[in-house]
Amino acid sequence: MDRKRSMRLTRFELEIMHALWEIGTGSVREIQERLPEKRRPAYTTVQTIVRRLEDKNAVRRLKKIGNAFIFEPVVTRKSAHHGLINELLESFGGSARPLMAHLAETGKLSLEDLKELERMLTPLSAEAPQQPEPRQKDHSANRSRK
Amino acid sequence: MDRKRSMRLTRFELEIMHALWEIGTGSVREIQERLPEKRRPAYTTVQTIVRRLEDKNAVRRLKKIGNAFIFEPVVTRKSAHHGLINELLESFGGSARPLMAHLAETGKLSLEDLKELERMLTPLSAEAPQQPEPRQKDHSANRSRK
DNA sequence: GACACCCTATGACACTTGTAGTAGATTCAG
DNA sequence: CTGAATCTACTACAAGTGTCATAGGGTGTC
Repeated sequence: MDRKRSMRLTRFELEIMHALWEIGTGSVREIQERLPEKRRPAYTTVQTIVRRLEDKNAVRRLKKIGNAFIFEPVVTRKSAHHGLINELLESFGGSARPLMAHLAETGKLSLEDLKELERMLTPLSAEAPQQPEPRQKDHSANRSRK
Repeated sequence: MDRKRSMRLTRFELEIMHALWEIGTGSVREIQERLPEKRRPAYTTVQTIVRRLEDKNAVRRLKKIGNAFIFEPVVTRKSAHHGLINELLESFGGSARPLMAHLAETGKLSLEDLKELERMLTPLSAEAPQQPEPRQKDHSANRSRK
């Protein structure tokens, strides 16, 4: 069993993962180019982080094109996010309330959002066969399988 | 000027802060004793972290009792939490939705909570605006005619 | 086949974090 | 006053992180 248990990704590793999640699969070069221009680290810096992500089993080599490896994420964006959120919640003593309060205060949360969530939370209560929840946008666009 | 700007507290520093927030003010010894028994670090370890927190201006020496310093938090629990949340949101591309969805999915969020939030978010739509609403840029330029 | 390129594998280094030991100052019980 | 108990100041150090530089191998172009 792979002890993926509570894999901890650093800030920068997470940035790399985000880039990779966005492009689906890609080489170090492609990942680097996806990073914001301002403060874009050197190629080898990205390479190092990718290697460390490999060590952590967060990404893996999918294949080789030319002399470059193509990587693909092993951990999903979702699971990574869940890990982060749970960590955050721990800091809050496990309660989501302060978190929510913050979001509400800073305007990150709209009434619209709340309505939406309520809908998510209430299915088991009544009779209404709620329609299939418009599947949220699929970022992974098309992975150019060239 | 204190460049408190985006002060970054590590996991352990945060734990120490939590202990201090709980007791209000206290000595290193008191802080240490507030930490969960299992995995309670050595006295000097706590001391070191407190010192680093001093360096970061997250706590300060309030006074001395006997030969021990009494510390008090400088950053509030609230502001620390806000910092963490904003960091998390950044990872999410700034949107609170995935975060909320996760909370809802994992049952960390109840309908009760949502109702409460809705109440917070529903602004002064009603009649009695007696809610002090902690500083929020108030566009209504009149009043203060005192 | 010779070169210019791009990629990978390694090595490095400074800083941060978690963890704690020691030495010397202070304080309190007799 | 003396000695024991505490504290604080300093030092140490290994692991984790952010950041690269270098050396050497594979590839494509004339």
